[in-house]
Amino acid sequence: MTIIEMLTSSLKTAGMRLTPQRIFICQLLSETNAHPTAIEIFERLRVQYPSLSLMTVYNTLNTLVDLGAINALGHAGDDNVHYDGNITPHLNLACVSCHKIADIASPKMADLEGEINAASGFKIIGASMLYYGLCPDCQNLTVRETYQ
Amino acid sequence: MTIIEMLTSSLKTAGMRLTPQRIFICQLLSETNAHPTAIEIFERLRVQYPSLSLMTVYNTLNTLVDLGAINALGHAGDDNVHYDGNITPHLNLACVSCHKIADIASPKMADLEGEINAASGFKIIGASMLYYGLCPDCQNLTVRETYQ
DNA sequence: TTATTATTTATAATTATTATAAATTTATAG
DNA sequence: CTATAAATTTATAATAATTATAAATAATAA
Repeated sequence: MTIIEMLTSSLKTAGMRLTPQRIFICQLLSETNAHPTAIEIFERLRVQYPSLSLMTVYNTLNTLVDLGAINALGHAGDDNVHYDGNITPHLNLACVSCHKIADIASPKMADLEGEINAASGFKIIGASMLYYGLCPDCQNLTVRETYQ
Repeated sequence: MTIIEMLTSSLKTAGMRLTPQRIFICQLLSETNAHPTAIEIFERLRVQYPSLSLMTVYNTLNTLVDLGAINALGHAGDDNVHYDGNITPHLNLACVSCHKIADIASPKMADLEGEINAASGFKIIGASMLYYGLCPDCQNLTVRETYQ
């Protein structure tokens, strides 16, 4: 099952209608790995769909988060909530300087989830794993700026 | 070194003054494991320190986050940023029903951090590891509510 | 078709956070 | 010990993300 199928089917399963707006939003979430904010999603989609309202974007994102189909990552140093359409076990790496977020796959995380379940009694719905630091590019910038 | 010593010394090292307000905030962060929001910190401290302003709380928290001395966790299902005075490798478990956040120690996380460093080239400053799901209490509630 | 329901949209309201500048406190120099 | 300078806190206003509400629209069902 592809990511977009997973997103749309989770909406359908929850008894919601597959409107064009919702499909566009799911599509964008499934295609990007840029971890956009609600407003970024709105700005990008309004080009193809000018009548789209920001409220619909928020509603759809909130619904998908509640259903556990996407993740709401925390602030990446820029005070905005970033959304991640990829809920397979992976780690997010946010750069505190340029605010980009990169992914790395982590097979170890699946192990972690089982352990947590056993240790805490929590029924895990999802995870938002955000490491933050300086990406390679910004480390170079900082060094240059500091020592030149 | 205790947590409060770590917090206050990181402020001092950064060249900042240890004002009573900042000490109170560090103290609260070091004593609680409830992952409070900025406003919760403000509400609790203004009882002992009525002239305290919310602005000072935000300034101090932002500074501590920038210094990497505390973590700003993402939203725990309630659209508020929660702060964590404990930056040792551990996992945060947020309940999407009652919004409490529990900790579990995880020795495996230290391994993870080394791996990430090697794989990505990121210089890791900190991590915000937030699993979310239903805590044991809320699982029971849900079952009871559904089937009674 | 007609009635009903869900959804979207537009608008206004809310609220967390930040910006700014005056007032206060703290450190420092004389 | 005072006077000056710098940092910090506070109060106030501004910003901006998010939510609430209700009218307009679209989709479903009888």
